[in-house]
Amino acid sequence: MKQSAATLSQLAELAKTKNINTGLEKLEDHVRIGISVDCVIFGFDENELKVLLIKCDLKKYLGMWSLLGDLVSSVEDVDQAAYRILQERTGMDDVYLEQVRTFGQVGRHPAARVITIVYCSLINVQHHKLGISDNELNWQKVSTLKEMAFDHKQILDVCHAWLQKRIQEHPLGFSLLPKKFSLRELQNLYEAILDAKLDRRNFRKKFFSMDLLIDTGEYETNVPHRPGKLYGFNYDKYHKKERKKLLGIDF
Amino acid sequence: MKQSAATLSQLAELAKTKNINTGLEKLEDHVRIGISVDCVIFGFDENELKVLLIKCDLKKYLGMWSLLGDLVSSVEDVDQAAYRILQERTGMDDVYLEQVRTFGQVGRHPAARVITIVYCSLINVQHHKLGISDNELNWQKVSTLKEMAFDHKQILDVCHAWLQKRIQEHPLGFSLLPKKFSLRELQNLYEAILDAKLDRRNFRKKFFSMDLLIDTGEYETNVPHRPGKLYGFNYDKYHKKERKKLLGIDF
DNA sequence: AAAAATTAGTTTAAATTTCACACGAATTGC
DNA sequence: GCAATTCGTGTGAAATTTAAACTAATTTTT
Repeated sequence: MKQSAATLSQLAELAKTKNINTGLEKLEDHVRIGISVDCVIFGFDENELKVLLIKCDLKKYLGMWSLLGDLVSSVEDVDQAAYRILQERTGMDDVYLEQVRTFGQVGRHPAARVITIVYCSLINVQHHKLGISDNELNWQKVSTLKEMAFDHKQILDVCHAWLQKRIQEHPLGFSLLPKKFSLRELQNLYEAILDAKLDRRNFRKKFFSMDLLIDTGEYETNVPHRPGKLYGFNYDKYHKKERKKLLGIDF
Repeated sequence: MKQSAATLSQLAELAKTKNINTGLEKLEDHVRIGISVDCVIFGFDENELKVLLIKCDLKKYLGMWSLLGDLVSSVEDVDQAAYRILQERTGMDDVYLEQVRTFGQVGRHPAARVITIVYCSLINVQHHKLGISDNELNWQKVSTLKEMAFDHKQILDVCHAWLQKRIQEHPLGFSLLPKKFSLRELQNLYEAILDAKLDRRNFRKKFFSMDLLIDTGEYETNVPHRPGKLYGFNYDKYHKKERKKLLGIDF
């Protein structure tokens, strides 16, 4: 499971040494491209946006943080490969996952030509803690990450920007929170992702007017101040709501 | 140049019969994935949104319309491959091109496992006419296209939706128009892409307020009505304009 | 038990943006 | 010169966004 990087190196060396000869130039050439999937798995903890990473064991990037990825098998859909990685690494099912972009520069992997298809996932960190615990896996703060293996920092930046935009158009944020959450938590989440302060009253009004929150009747406990109401997210209502928006030409 | 589909079939058959044996299960498996790039090239002509297509010569989809694509070579960036296809097919340089999504379902190509990375391009149809003329190549109306080869209709739909959204956030439309254009033409373009009527005065106000149009001082000629002013697009200004927009949470 | 600190939650007013809408001017074709 | 067509412009109503002041609930401190 943790082999993906190693396998990739093997793959590259093998391809070089064996020099697979098929008699068909194009095939030989073509065959040397590896396809992988990388997952940028976001979480939200301690009021910070985090991303699930693993230490790289490839010499060149030894010890640096790397996204979770693997090669795509010839008999699995790319979407499925992404989902497989997500499940293997988090032990979680039924999570948000969406393709973001493919990175295909020639030199991006030092050992072989590898094109990678990148997915973003948003998960609830608490649920993950109950799942598999692998001490190579780690949640890292997005805001302070500097260097990463391969082109993974660039990929992370693209995904973060993607998330910032996406979360303002679709209520994805709920995937990052517990089933029941206070409005304060929701706002903290938005502020962490967008890296900006939002007005509490307007934020509140906005979300109530969307009518996607379910009042659970419960309240926060063990908070050193007036407890806020806990809400759930109305997935049904959201899915039924067609996107009727139109025509806001808006550069 | 037109060989891509045929080569792909050959590739598949060869891979099956030769059963390349490397001694490494994963490599053997992996080797069977082909990588292609497909370009959805949009144009605007006769007040209709069009897309540049080619007749498919693969048995299964014989005569059906297909996007322009080719295999990615192991020594070229994916972005470069897309650009190469665009140049080979249109003879044009310096055109708008952007990656949209990767399609990686197992059964999407009948002859082999092929993952395709899809790009959108917007070009000026007039310029293209002056370039290469290939009578297999054809501009087709996006609005009336029904069936296409492979999963290309699905891909086109995704790209059309992508364009509709993108054009409301960024002034891409100008790539589809001549260097000098009237506001009427610009509005017709938006209406064609969005498939909606827009208010002329508000449209006009919107674009002037963005301050991205250059008044050329020239006017339309040979129109059977009062001629409109011709404008150019201020690319410099657009590129300098950072996207300062923020915080319109807006599902 | 009273005071201080902290956050929840509500209402209102101002500023801005969006949207619908009508009429005189320029040109061509007849 | 008259009909047909499109160009070009301004205004007010409605909706949305933004900013802001106050009360309420709870915990901690004194």
